[in-house]
Amino acid sequence: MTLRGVKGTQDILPPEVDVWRFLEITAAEHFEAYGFREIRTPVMEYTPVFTRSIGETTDIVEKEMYTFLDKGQRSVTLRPEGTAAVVRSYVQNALHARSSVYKLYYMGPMFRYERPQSGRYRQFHQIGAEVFGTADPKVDAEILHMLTQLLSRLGLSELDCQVNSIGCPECRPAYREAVRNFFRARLPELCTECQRRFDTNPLRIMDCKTPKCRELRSGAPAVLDHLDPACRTHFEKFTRFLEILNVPFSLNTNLVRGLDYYTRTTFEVIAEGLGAQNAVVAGGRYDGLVQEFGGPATPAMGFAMGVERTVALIRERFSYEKRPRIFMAALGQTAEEKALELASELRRRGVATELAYDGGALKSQMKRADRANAEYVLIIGDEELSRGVAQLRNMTTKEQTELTLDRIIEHVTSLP
RNA sequence: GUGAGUGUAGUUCAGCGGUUAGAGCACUGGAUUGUGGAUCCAGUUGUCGGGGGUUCGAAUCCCCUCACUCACCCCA
Repeated sequence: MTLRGVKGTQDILPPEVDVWRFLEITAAEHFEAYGFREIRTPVMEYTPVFTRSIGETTDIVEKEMYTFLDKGQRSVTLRPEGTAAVVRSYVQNALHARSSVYKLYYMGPMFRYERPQSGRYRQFHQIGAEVFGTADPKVDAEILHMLTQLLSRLGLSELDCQVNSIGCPECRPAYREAVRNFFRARLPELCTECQRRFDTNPLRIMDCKTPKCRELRSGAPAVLDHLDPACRTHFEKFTRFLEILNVPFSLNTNLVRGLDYYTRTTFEVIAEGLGAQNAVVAGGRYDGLVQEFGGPATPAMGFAMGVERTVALIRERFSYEKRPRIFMAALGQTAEEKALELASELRRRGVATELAYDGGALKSQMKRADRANAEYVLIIGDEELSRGVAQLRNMTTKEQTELTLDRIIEHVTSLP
């Protein structure tokens, strides 16, 4: 094999592609019932769209972007996530002028230059939604409601939905410092990763999985205690609305998001059995991003769902049987021509019809019909043709009936 | 970027220094001259990932390289 797909990309083959389509259609219908409209943005953007929004020092920007120069020497990047591009479009097209609250959803491929592993690919797919123009915590709760409803429609009602608030640019720095001060004395005992995080992202220490770091953080300052009054009220209302809406959730005060633009509400939906990459959906509020992009001060909130990870969860309980209704078996040139003609007429009427290409012995055609899992086989041979008839064989019951050629279409289209 | 594991037929894998590299599944044909699934019989399929080395002899041992997989960092 000399030609291969690009590392970290994959082909979505039948029948798995049916699961994808099911997920995409279900999500789209569901979101539209909540008043969201689809937006399609390009898969590439000028690099600053991402560097300025996601954060210069995040891993995504520092080492995971597919960035290259186009022929005009402009730096272009394949989108590593959806929100930044949607915000860019929102500002560029002045969508805030259309309606004070604007709801959008999107789906499509994203690209990150990482080492692939289970549940992580260089080209991966997300389905996401964003609400612009309101800081009302009802929206935060409603988005989670929409999401958990979608998941249960997909048969995934048992997933763990974790929520948290990480404050805003006013109160977060103080919390950051409090965390730093707490760990400063314990710095030598932390794992080497967390020693590095102490400088780059101290809040991450709260989320470290190594047992020693877990132990060390008992008694560490809690985010929720450091929220300013406005953020605190927002969070309290948010969780209250979740309860009213009956959205099952758990509080994870250690939940930190990796992207710089998040404010206040953050959440993540975790699944078991996916390997190390177990976040199926993640999102949060980003009240400052639109303004950073040069738009009017516009609070916003959204999430992204990992399609590959979701498909992995629903594919085994998903059986989408595709089978031809009719398989045409023909013997001899005249019969083959008749079969071709009949097949085209049946297909025009919406009957899934398969032809036995390459002819061969009837036995071999029957075998192919069986492998194609056809419901019926229509057998046309010289003997039948001369009498103006064909044999219709029910592959399940083995019942075989003789039909006159002029009645075939009528008969077949009226089969139960 | 770091670490570990695995690369043998279309596919799943066996063989782990000694003739000409094997099995199941799949595929093709036959038993059944025009009737599928089960059974039986026969047949096709390989740069043993690539390159170099050790050896009388390498799929097997060593080195390099590439690919895949999983994990870390991080994240959907």
